[in-house]
Amino acid sequence: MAGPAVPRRLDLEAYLPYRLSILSNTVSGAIAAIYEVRHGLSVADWRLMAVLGMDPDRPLTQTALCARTRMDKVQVSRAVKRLLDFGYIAREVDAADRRRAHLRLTAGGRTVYGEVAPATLEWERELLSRLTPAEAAILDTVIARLQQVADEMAAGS
Amino acid sequence: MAGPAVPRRLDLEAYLPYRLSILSNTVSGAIAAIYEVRHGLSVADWRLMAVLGMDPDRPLTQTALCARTRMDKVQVSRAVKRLLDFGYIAREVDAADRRRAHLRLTAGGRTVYGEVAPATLEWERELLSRLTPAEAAILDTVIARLQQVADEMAAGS
DNA sequence: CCATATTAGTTTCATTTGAAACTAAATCAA
DNA sequence: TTGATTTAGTTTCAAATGAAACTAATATGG
Repeated sequence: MAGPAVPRRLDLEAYLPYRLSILSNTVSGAIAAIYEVRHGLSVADWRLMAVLGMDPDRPLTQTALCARTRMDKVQVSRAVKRLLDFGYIAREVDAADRRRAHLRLTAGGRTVYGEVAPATLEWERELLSRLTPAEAAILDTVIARLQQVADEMAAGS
Repeated sequence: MAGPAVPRRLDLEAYLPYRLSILSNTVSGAIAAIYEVRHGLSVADWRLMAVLGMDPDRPLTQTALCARTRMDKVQVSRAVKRLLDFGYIAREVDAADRRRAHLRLTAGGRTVYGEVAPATLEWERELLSRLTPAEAAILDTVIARLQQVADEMAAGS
């Protein structure tokens, strides 16, 4: 079987990068509504909480959060400030290296995490459940593969 | 066959909305480099040119451009202003309804379009060519389906 | 007609963003 | 040591953004 036809003309509706962008925005927007409205969290705020909540006993530095979320250090710095103000995270300066600080969810932060994380997972589950099994099965592979190839090409390979 | 396992814990690396966001940003960034560096165009600028270039003999109003690009009217207004300054588009006020203006690529705009559009299509072609035929064949279907489902869910169905 | 509502597009203004400069602490090299 | 470099994170400042107010033109209802 031949793959999808490779277009000669640029038709935005059929153009993969454009479609990915629309899809990503639709999905992110729907999920952001869950935590923005109910808890006043921005996308950046929630990303930090999601990472910190994954393993609540392992505090992370801002640099580690940058790596895990692919956010830059300015975004992370600002989100940390907001989350500290909300009282959702706590900061403890590293004794051995006083430039660093370890961040963890507070009890209040864990409560919010415990409300938001299941709701976002449920949204994802619902989305995937509406694909056919064949579609759902290949989705994971194709996204991983596209990301790998896009990374290579972006790096200039 | 069972679909991919539905996770119980929120692992950002495995979470579909997050992966879509990273992938979309990687792809858009790589392609934006083509027209940003070489022609000084923003993503918004290029989107308008892409739509106007699809059918160069059919001029469009800003409202039509909003619909076609999913950009809002403020973004479009600003991109139009930049493209007029660059001389890449021309504006002709509608004789029957003087609120409207019809926008089309100028000769200069068509030249730029003629350089950028093939480069972006080539990038897409190269990306798709690195998928297996089976992956490429199903990609189109799955993205369309996800978009459809996400739209339904975002609308609250 | 004339008053009101709608539509096309722009401007304003407050907020968000990001790059670059900056501070403070730790490390490295001579 | 100590002077230069690197690293962690913050601040600054200019540009991008977006919601809401606005202008100008057309459409509509009585």
